[in-house]
Amino acid sequence: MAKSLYVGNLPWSVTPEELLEKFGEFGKVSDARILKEKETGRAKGFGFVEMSDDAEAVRAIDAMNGFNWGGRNIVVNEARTGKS
DNA sequence: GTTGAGCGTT
Repeated sequence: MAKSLYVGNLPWSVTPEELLEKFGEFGKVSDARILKEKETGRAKGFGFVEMSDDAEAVRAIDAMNGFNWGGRNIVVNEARTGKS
């Protein structure tokens, strides 16, 4: 099954492709996106990663939550949209 | 040339 991951406290310079690549090391990533300001186009500093496998998703969360990325301690969690 | 808690767009 797939699970949505919330990723926050990201540096401004991080890109969706970096998220995909980073989480891709821990499992299969179906999609990765960074939320950005619609008005300015700047990164909001947080995003979402959709992983094809729940176990790998949890594995990535455990591995990446609190991980120091670009000098910032990022936050990784299961997204709220995952509520049944 | 900036900012910093949070849960999204097709």
